Amino acid sequence: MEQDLRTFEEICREHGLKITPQRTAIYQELLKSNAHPSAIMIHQRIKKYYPNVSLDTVNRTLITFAEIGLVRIVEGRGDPKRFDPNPRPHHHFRCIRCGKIVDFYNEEYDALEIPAELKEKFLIISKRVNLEGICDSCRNSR
Amino acid sequence: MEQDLRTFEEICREHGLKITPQRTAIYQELLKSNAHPSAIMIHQRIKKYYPNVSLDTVNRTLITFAEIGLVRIVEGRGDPKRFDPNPRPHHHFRCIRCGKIVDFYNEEYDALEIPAELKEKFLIISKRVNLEGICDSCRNSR
DNA sequence: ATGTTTGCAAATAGTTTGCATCCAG
DNA sequence: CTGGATGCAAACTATTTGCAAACAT
Repeated sequence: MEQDLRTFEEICREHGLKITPQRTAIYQELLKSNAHPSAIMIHQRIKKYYPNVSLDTVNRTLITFAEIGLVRIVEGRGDPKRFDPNPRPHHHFRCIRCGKIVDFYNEEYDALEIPAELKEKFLIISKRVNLEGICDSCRNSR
Repeated sequence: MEQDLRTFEEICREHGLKITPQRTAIYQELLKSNAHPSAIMIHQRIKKYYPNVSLDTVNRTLITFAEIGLVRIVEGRGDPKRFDPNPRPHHHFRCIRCGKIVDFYNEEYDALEIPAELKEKFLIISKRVNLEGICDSCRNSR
């Protein structure tokens, strides 16, 4: 944890970000939780001991953290829901710049085994490999 | 396409859903697009030839389709953003009932190769296996 | 000192809900 | 006929933006 915080300050400095009490608190709270919290959850926890941080700051800070690679956005992203009618087993590539999602097929991926400890604990309904990166048109246009 | 539409009607009937022009149009539009459209995109396309369908109907219909397994929600889900500070390579299990996301580690998954045709076309930045299903506590509580 | 960061308030975007009307079965 | 489906409007939730004040460097 100490280790993590030192690294945190280094990474901020590398990216020219100031170390503010809010940023430190938000990052610490994120490390403490293993539940992949949302901005609102983080905000509620911080308010208890630091009552005047605003939700906007939490939102902005988390997005800044994501931009410098300190954290990752894992679920939802506030963007609208998107729907996939393709019933064949398939996998996704998603462009982080334009949001495009491309289906692809791969037998090796389809054949992946579910780890035994997960199969015992959870009822697994679907399995999918998600790749992220920059798509061809975004690469060419900038 | 004809085939798909017949199957569509069968699946609706199996689940006791009425076949309405709106539902048919929404499903057809979804099949036509390979871009994993959002409710708003579908609504805009349908409006051109069927001006009085409401966005709410599109939203409700798509969610109904997802509930009966006809389509899948692939990105965002309108839920708040969630953040992951874990820098180690890892994978996710997500409970479709309570939304909990659990990290897990797996060397076989980490070692997966990116298919050559994708590596050529796109710049791949991250790779992750996403499992979905019902978690232990949700399984026990209902 | 100064330019970034913050907090507040207002605006925006997506989704959901209540309810009266409509229509598929 | 009748209950499920739809359209409209309003409510709600999450996020973003503009701006002045505060603060880290």
